[in-house]
Amino acid sequence: MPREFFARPALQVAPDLLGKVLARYTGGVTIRGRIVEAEAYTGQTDPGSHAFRGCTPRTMVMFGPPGFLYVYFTYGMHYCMNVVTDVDGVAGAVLIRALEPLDGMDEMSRRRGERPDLQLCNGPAKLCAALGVGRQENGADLEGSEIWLEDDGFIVNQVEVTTRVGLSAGDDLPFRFFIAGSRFVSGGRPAKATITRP
DNA sequence: GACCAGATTGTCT
DNA sequence: GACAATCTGGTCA
Repeated sequence: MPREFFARPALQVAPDLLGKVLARYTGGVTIRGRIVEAEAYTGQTDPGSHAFRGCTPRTMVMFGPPGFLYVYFTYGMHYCMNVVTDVDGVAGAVLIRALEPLDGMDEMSRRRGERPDLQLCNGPAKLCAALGVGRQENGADLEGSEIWLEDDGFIVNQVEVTTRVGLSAGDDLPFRFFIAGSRFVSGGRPAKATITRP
């Protein structure tokens, strides 16, 4: 995926990311999963974004150029990964919330513990654990690193839009996107009603 | 299936 | 010192 793809507002990138393939080379194996769920965080104007209160050491990556990874640690034990969007200086990001496993399920199971494919990557912290993504990957470039995105031509028929999951502010904004009918989406429920669009 | 408590530490006030 | 873009395992239907 070219860097220009990410050099757009998070609200445009998030739905476009659905159906794309996230790949990760680790432990001598390439792991792949199709993105089935994502949330947009629009930066300094978004009360739900870590970047809302400005640029800090933690949020610095989001203010940088697009096509990089923002990985944060939360609840004392979980990592979640975002793709940085928008141009340099604007703090947009898209949280990858769920994957449909395609390759390397053995490796995922080894990291996550034995469980059905449906439950390997159906949550932001789960997929980071499955791919072995942690603090070290914060700031990684999606171009020329061991994590990258592929477009295999998969066509997404219908996207559903809802409010975001787990927020205490900005939970009224319809910024969560997922592939309609996918059984691999996370169990987390949105704050309010769902909105569907063709 | 729905609801709830507990884990555990980095980050910012 | 409060709280977090979460997950898991428990209880009660």
